[in-house]
Amino acid sequence: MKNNIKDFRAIHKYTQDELAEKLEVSRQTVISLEKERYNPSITLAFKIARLFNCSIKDVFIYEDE
Amino acid sequence: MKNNIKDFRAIHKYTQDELAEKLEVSRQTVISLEKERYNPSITLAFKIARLFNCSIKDVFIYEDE
DNA sequence: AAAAACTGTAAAGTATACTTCACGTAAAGC
DNA sequence: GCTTTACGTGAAGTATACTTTACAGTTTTT
Repeated sequence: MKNNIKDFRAIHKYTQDELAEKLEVSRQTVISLEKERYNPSITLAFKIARLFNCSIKDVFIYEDE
Repeated sequence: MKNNIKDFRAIHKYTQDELAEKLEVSRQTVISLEKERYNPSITLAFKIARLFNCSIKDVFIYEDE
């Protein structure tokens, strides 16, 4: 699963710390998501999409497993 | 997080077993999702939306945590 | 040049998604 | 009746999302 979190973060000019705070997760989680070390829960995915004012599909690209 | 999995399953006339098979998860997982005992991973959410030919938002209703 | 701000890694721990197995119940068909 | 089918529960185990802490490199600011 690919994602554009880093790009969206850049557009909104957030630091990893700020983004983590807004999403109510740790900075480590933001780093790991950006580095695509793991996929978010659907709850976090919803939060991210809401924060960036777009749909989950805009942030996360699912291409068959 | 609420979801309409049971309704979508009824529309498509799948048994829990069949749905589990199509989603490549266990029947327990289907039961637990329908009973809203836990939320799916984003990967599974994508699979579900794809199977039911709709968007994640159509199946999962996120209302602030 | 030194300090502060930002990004990154690594490791150990906790929470939760998901599996497997075993069992119970109720409805439908033979 | 009994068998099969579909739905449900409970518990123990595994995988992975997420946290916390500590430390390091690089860039920006003073």
